[in-house]
Amino acid sequence: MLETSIKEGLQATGRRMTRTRKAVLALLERTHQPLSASEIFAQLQEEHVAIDLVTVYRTVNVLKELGLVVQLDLYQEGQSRYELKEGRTHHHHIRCQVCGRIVDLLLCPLKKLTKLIEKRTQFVVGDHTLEFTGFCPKCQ
Amino acid sequence: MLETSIKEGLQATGRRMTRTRKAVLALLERTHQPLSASEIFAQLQEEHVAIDLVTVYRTVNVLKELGLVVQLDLYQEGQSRYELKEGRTHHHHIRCQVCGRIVDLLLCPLKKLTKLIEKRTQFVVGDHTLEFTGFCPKCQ
DNA sequence: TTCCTTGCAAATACTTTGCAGACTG
DNA sequence: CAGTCTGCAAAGTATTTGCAAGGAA
Repeated sequence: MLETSIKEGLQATGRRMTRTRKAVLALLERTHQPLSASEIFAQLQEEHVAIDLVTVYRTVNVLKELGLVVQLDLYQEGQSRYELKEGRTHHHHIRCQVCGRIVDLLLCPLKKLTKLIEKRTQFVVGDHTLEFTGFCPKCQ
Repeated sequence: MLETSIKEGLQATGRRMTRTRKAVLALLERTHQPLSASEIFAQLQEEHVAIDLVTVYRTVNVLKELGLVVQLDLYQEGQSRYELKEGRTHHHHIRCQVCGRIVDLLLCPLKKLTKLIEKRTQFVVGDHTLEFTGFCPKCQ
């Protein structure tokens, strides 16, 4: 399962597997929406897992450093969201501007574009954001 | 010139053309980088234009409402930037993660993709962000 | 038993709001 | 002169940092 391999990743960088890290990982694993720090906090509270918001932030940052989690900034939301990688391929999202539901777009059309940009700008292209807003079927 | 037509837009919505609005518009007009609120504030300070940071925020929001300015959230920068539309077509940006220089990418590859997304997700697609990071020629 | 991790408090960064006085039309 | 706009102060939200106590290996 996921936890064991992650434990190794943590230990390889001098870190430890803890109660709170397990809880955040398990939540991200069973949730199908990218979650914000405050949503992770609220959800764990509800499940009576004692954890501080600060610890949530520290945890997602560690998981991001280990390459286990992706930090997303959706369209003008004003907060970051976090999503487990766990073998999933790079993809993007669309968020309903009424109900907030987030749907994965299982595609990324930017491989060719990257080369074009490098040719035109002489930049070495690193990462990118591509996020959509719109109205979901229920909210149209 | 720009100022006259904007004055009409302001008046049409019961607003007025003021000293500070002129200053912000003029700055955006002559600057070729998208600017953050604090950069607009700092630049105007330097030019001895008396203006408050709060007024900068209010001004860019008014200009955004009038459709004269676009609000950008570049790749994980933690602040918004503002750019004059002024007849320019929709486009995206790449930002150097070393020196912060921002270059316009005069393209948007998403017309076709939008239709595909609508078909697949049943969303009505609205707006999107697409922003890149990388290393500019000088910082490689 | 080492030293990493957590919780709590406080700080920081960005942005918005309230209100009285200043200014535009 | 009416009603909008500005500056200042304060509040709001997201996130980070400092430090002493708690916990994993």
